[in-house]
Amino acid sequence: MYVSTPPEFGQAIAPHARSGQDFRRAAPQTRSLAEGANLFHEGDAARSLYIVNTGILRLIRYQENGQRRVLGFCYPGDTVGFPLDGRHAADCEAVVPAQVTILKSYGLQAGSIHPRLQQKLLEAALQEISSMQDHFMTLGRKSATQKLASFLMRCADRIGRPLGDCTHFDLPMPRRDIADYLGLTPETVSRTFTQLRNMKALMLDHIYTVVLLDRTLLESLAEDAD
Amino acid sequence: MYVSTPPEFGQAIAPHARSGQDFRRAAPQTRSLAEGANLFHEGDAARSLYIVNTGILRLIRYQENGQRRVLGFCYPGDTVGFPLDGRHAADCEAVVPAQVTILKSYGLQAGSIHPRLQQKLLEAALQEISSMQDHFMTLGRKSATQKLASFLMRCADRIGRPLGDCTHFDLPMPRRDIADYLGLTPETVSRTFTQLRNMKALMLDHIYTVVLLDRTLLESLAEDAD
DNA sequence: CGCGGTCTTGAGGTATCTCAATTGGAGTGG
DNA sequence: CCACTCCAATTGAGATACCTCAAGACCGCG
Repeated sequence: MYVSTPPEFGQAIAPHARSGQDFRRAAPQTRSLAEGANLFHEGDAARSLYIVNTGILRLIRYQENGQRRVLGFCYPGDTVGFPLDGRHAADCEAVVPAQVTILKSYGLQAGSIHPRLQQKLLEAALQEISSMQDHFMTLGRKSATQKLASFLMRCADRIGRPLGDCTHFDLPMPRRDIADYLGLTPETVSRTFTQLRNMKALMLDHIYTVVLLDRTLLESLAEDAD
Repeated sequence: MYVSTPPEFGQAIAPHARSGQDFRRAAPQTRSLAEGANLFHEGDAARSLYIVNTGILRLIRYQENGQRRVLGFCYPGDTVGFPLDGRHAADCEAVVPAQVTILKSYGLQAGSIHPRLQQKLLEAALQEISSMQDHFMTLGRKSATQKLASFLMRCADRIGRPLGDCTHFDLPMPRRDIADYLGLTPETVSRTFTQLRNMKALMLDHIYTVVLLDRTLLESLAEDAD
């Protein structure tokens, strides 16, 4: 149960331990990532958590046979890097240039971090669990149309911005990412986009910008069994 | 899900606990559930967390169109009831008669709970996240055989017990539960069981007991792309 | 022994995958 | 500014795995 304290441990928590100040006071460390750059790899020792400031990240895991899974996309405000047994359980890459705030969290396992920070982590973890549960609903027995419609609705709720009567948002990840996220092939994703376009549910601008034209239609597509 | 909070939960934190504040001292409240009984509903205010002592629980969510999803099965040692915004995000039912320990966690959101408990919750939540990520790997683009084989391997690792050279375990949930968990139909689950039986990967005893005969074969089935 | 439910098995339809060709857009160099 | 290249997205055609619907088998139980 006890984890031997690594040498860096003391330094890492020193600011909090000594001053007893709110961890947010500590000068925040940040890191910038170019498109496609890697924040951490699966199996890396997890010494930090990260909060996305700008850009979009993706969490990826590979199967033994090389198949790729996108576990999720991380938008500004999201927390990434939750460890399991002190290690990262997935790769994390920048979909577009991104910047993250680094939260040193040495000793997460040992329970010696600042309670306030711990509280934040717990809340973020609970949020993450809930969000993953939502995703389960999307992944299970659903048609490609339902999956993509659900995904787009969630995007709209999360990052959508008004454009006249409509909502629009960027979807800067390649089709393969969306496919690997929804459990489909890129071809099927593409076909489904075309289908949604044909039924006037949405418009595509430069393929990476989505304009939702008929939210009601999309909603019914996301829910209906056929 | 396969969250491995140890059953000796209270003891685990004992070394750190200093005073009579130790929540373990409070007579642990438990609750017994008959088969099919409900522990909590989606949307209920989440005033407690639960640790499974005996039996098996299932977490369930329904879609707007009535489709059912099994988000996970909870075995002894697992923690259930993680709230989102103070509410439960899924229904929880007993697959077989079960008993749970109730952890009063009022004020989880407010951070007013015992730090050690909070630490434990965080660890349990991290386990949960990791376990859900594993499940994502199973749900995505995989054949029915791969899904069921993966599921059975995870069951074997978690609850399997030796039987001669083999491993066996109970799988007391109806086929529909497994289907709703893996994103398949009960018919396909049944057919896939038959298939695995025919290729001598496993035996079924009373349909609710599984005997793994050829672990290697199952492993390759779980991983291979075809 | 008959009833009700679940599990299994069967036959056919269909949505998605696979493989392959075409289009389209961004970046480069003439 | 235009051609060229390269890679991703789209579209097409055929194969197939899974779903749907339906019938039959297998319990557990009154």
